[in-house]
Amino acid sequence: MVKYVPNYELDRIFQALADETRRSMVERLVRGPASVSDLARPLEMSLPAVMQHLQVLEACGLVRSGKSGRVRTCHIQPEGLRAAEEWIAGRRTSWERGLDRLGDYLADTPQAPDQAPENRSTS
Amino acid sequence: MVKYVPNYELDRIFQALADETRRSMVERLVRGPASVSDLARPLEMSLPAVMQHLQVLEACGLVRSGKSGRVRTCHIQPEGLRAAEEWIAGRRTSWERGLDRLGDYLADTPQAPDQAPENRSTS
DNA sequence: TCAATAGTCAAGCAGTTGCTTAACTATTTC
DNA sequence: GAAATAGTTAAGCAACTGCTTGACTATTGA
Repeated sequence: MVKYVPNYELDRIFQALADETRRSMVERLVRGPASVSDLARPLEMSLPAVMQHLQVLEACGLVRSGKSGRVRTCHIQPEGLRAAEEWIAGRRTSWERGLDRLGDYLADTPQAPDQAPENRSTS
Repeated sequence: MVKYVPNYELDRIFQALADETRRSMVERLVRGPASVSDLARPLEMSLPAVMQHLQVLEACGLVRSGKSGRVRTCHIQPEGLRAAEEWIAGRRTSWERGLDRLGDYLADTPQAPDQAPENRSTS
């Protein structure tokens, strides 16, 4: 059947994006490079904490940084974002194809014998 | 009422997607509804563990389920996927706009005093 | 009615995460 | 060369995760 190649990279990317602080750092870096202090300024936490978030972002390839003098400059690395986006888009299109097939099936069938489970409040 | 999706919702969605087991459950459900046992069959873990993953997926709205008789049937709920996809796409386009601006700047400027900082080799 | 099936609940445990503080190194700037 | 700036390292800690096992309920089929 389907061979699951565990994608640790996706694990790390989604994990990195699962934190509001790190997402805000990505939002900042998407507008242009920034130093660690730049990234830390709007955040209400210690500099080491910011460094640790930065390390998470670097470990999954979302961000790169380099040091010049005493300043470390960080910039975004969009490939990781694209990988995550593509995984989601792939699932969504897969789901939409399923809807198409269901539509075809319903169009070709007098009645739908398929029964939805317990009632759920469609909000 | 207000159709406001707070950011901690994104936290939970990305957190849910940060696990290979849960992503494989999403991949399965994207092809059509499945029972808890269906979801558990290809996974090498106990049924309670699968239930806990399912609860994570339901808590962030990626999956819905309902019970009919003794069978709980799960199906995907694509809005959450779309929210995550849109967050990423928004950042990516923001980054691309930045590239455009950089391109304009470079086109309007005699020489580019760009200084690429040293790259740190993360081991 | 009895046993198999499908799922659920609760406790517990090892490993991870997100933060802190304290102490430290390296680079400017005065 | 002393002080300010920018970042780094390490240790520690509470909360959270992902999993387990054991005991349990509810439904179905013979």
